[in-house]
Amino acid sequence: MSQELPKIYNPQEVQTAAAALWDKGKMFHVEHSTPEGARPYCIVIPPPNVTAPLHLGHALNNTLQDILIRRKRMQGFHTLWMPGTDHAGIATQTVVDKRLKAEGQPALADYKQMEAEGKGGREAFLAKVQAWKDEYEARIINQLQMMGCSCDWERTRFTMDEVCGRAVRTNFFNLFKDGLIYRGKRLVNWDPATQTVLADDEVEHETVQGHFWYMRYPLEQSVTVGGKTIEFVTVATTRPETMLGDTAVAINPNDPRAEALVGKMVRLPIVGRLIPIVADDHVVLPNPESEDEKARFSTGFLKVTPAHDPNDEEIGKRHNLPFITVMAPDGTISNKYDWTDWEEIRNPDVENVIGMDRFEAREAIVEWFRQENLLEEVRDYAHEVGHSYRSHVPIEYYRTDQWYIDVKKPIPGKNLEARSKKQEDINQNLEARSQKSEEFIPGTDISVNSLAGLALKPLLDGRVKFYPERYAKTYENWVANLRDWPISRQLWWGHRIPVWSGPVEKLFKNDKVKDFDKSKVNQFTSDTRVFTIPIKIESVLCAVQTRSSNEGTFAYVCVPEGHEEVETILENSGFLRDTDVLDTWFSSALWPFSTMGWPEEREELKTFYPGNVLCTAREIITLWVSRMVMMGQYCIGDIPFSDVFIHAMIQDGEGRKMSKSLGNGIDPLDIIDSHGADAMRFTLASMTTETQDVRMPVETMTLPDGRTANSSPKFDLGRNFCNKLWNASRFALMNLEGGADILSAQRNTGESRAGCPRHEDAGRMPAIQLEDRWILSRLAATIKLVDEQLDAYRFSEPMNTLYKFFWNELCDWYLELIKPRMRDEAAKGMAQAVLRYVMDATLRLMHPFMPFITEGIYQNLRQMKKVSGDTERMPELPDSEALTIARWPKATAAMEDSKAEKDMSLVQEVIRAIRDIRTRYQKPPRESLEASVKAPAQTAGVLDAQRHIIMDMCNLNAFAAGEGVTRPENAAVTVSGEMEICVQGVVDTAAERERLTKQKEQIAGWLKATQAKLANESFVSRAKPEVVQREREKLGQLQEQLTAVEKNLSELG
RNA sequence: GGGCGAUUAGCUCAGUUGGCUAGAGCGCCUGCUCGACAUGCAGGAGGCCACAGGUUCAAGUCCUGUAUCGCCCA
Repeated sequence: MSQELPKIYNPQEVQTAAAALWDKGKMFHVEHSTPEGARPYCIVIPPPNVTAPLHLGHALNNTLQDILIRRKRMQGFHTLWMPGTDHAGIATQTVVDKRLKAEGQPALADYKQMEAEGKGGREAFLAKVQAWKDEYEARIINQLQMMGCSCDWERTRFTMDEVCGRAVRTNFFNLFKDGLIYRGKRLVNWDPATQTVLADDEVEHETVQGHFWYMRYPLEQSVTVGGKTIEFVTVATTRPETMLGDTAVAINPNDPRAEALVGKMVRLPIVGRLIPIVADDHVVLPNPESEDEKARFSTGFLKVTPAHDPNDEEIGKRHNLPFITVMAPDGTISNKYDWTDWEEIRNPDVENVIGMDRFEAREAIVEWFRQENLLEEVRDYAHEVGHSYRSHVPIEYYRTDQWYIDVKKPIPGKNLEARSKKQEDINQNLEARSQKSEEFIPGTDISVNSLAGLALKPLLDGRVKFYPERYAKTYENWVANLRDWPISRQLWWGHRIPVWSGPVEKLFKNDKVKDFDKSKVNQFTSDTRVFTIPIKIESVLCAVQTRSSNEGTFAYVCVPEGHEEVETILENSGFLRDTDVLDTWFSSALWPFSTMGWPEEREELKTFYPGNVLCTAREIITLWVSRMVMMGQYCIGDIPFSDVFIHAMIQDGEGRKMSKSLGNGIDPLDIIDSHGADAMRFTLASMTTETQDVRMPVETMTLPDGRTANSSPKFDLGRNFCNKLWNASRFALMNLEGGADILSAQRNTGESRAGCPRHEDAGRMPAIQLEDRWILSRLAATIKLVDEQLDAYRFSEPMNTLYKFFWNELCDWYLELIKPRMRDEAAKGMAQAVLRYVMDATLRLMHPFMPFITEGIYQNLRQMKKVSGDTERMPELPDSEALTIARWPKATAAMEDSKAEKDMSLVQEVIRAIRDIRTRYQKPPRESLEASVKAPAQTAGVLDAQRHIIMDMCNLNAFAAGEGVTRPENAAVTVSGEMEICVQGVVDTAAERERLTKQKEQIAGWLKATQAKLANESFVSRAKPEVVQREREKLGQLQEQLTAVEKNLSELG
């Protein structure tokens, strides 16, 4: 193998080679059980949706996880990063439907038609989605690998695969059996575009510029209030089309008109329905002067549409009003869904709007009111409207039957562990439930033993910690205000609900059904709650809930996983399986353990559950984090992770979300093509501070293959760093034993540098030098910092630490300082030993952040002969076949050397001062100069010992340091600390005077401030003693400096 | 309406529990092609820390209020 690195850093080559090495050695794979002495460390990936390829936010998310994982692996933990993808029900179904439409192929609507005709449309459509999933899953896994993610690929899961499916079905059954799942008819958030229910947190609130329409509803009989005759009441609404379903008009009981009007009837326009005026506190009293916008816009009368508005639903319940649904699931006006009085009221006007889309109907109805002179006013009104987070259309409030999880009900049976182990005896279960837990979490209405309680308690106990801490509040607030969670979705892509329903009599009559306690059958008409009844079908324990209606009592039978024979029995007796699927989050909630085979008690589950950290974005805290904690506790009896790290959201340069529609998204693969994966990771990690948004200015770039794509100048930071790392490593490799020693071959032929220490005995290791001790000490400090910072999930800080150490210390100083030694065969031994050691340790420290390039370099470095220069200062770093499984470096006390750091900073100060003077007086770098330093004996001694360095770094032909050094004629001088640094042969007196005067003023300013501070009695008495002491020392130094500057100034004449 | 956050150099951002003269990268200015690197080297300029009060010996940092912007929740 050639030891010289290619001159040009080629990320693609390095990435391919490193990935092949890791893959060949299966280095990311771990066995189920933990080896002796190792502790497990586990992260479960937030599964990306198979809807689309990964974007930059994913790149950030997964880079951070990989950093954590790779470091722990190097630290010797038994480390698992579990990968996988999420089926993302509504999102994926929508996207596939769109693609089919765009391609002119039969789309969802056509398949629904097929299904209705009994032609297997559901299966045919699901095949299309499955094909999409296969394609995108492969793309996503590939993207993760391209980014360098060190997941255990053999364990890759999918939320709808067999293993995860078993977990979903088991959990559904358990919840159902425990009476925590029920069927209820409620007003839900309805997405008319995708035609499914949405949970509260799937609804996005957006401000919409809309209107308030003021519509007159004539009174059946006019009323006189305070001498005025009232013929009609005026209601204001933002959604006029819902008036078709109005079943009352409400007025606040404190309204002066209430007494005369409550109980009177109104003739609803268009529809002709006779509806009452009711008194309800919810109605806002009108007040044109009010601060409250609602009062300003209010007429005092509120139209009440119980079936289409959540507030009206409450009013409807309070006043026992009819619920009239006037829309179809697609948002068109329809008389086919619970329009209960249709036959009584039907007339040409109302028939006219049937079939119209809701927005079309809105216009038609407003126009009707205008024609009839019943439209009093239209006012502009900006208000928040809920939109579907998938289809982005405004949601409707719609009354449907859905499955819910009861999140606040105390869970029967306290022994949560038992639940996951085997099916309990349900009778015992019922008994346990009757002993209701009265224990509430303080300050809430949440039972400790409810699902919400299970989610909240670990946070309050400190078992779950958020980083940054402030996000705990988001979580807490959300859980505390949690409402029952609707889990059914009117979709096809997802886990189909394992419930079969049919008339309860059919169960009674079926001789395969045993142990059915008929007395528990529910007479309720809106919910299936009350009792979950255990039954046996062919000796398989099932659970039944029932609900009554006009048409009789229906039974809902939940069948546990793995009993198709029972499903067949039910279907043969006329029971139908629920056509809906479960909310995606229902399966995502189980992800931390469904991936590990739960409910099976697998070895991996024992080893890796609970995991250590969840790494995600803040929009997911409510949707997902809380539900994982909830279900982890419910199913296994333990939290799924102890730490939650929430990272920033990436926005474009203007602070907008990156999105396809804005065209401001950045594709991680484009960045990997243009800058390399390591550069991308470096930039992303260095942007990760505790802030909640990061901005990334987007620019168009041309890729190597000629395509144009979005990029950001921010990635140049990472690319430049990689380039620097590559080239510094080239330098190191060229100069190490066994390397292509080009420098010494050419240079070591004759001249020896002035002042460079010679080492007579070539056979022995030359003595360690100041710069060696210094860089090792700096390395120790760097290791300590990186460890501290990463332990606290502060990702940008170690990047900064490593950047500074590597570029500003190792490259800018150490490499430059050892160049002369490398040209000297006799002197180079120690420099080589130290250089190799520091490079090795640095690569290890950088590896979690930039895995490919460090691995590529390490594979070359490990070919270099190892020399033990100083075993105390350089504790062994064992060789490894790959950096990815190499040991993480440790800082030892012997590496630390504060004397070396102090001395080195003196040397650096002198070098900087001389360079500064050289530049100011425009002396070209080639021109050799003479310099001297006046300093106290000890300092001068240090400088004198390092004169070879100073002369080399500043291109000097003479250098002297001492107590008695005087400023030579025509010398420029800089006062720095206790040193006066002179460079000779600089003649511009005027410029020198100007410069010194400026310095004098500056020092005088600082001096004055310091004096003022120390003159302040309360500062001296109240500030911490060490602070005061520091100020005193500073005062002395400044005084000396001022004297020195003044003296030099006066000497200029 | 409630909550969270942001506001620091031309741009993008650091700045831990208050404590030396507020930092970095990019950009800008000056000079450098000597065998690691011009994706580089050496040096430099550039800041009323959004605004107004307060606490303190001491405030970019803590408190109150205002303004602008963003996000989350109802």
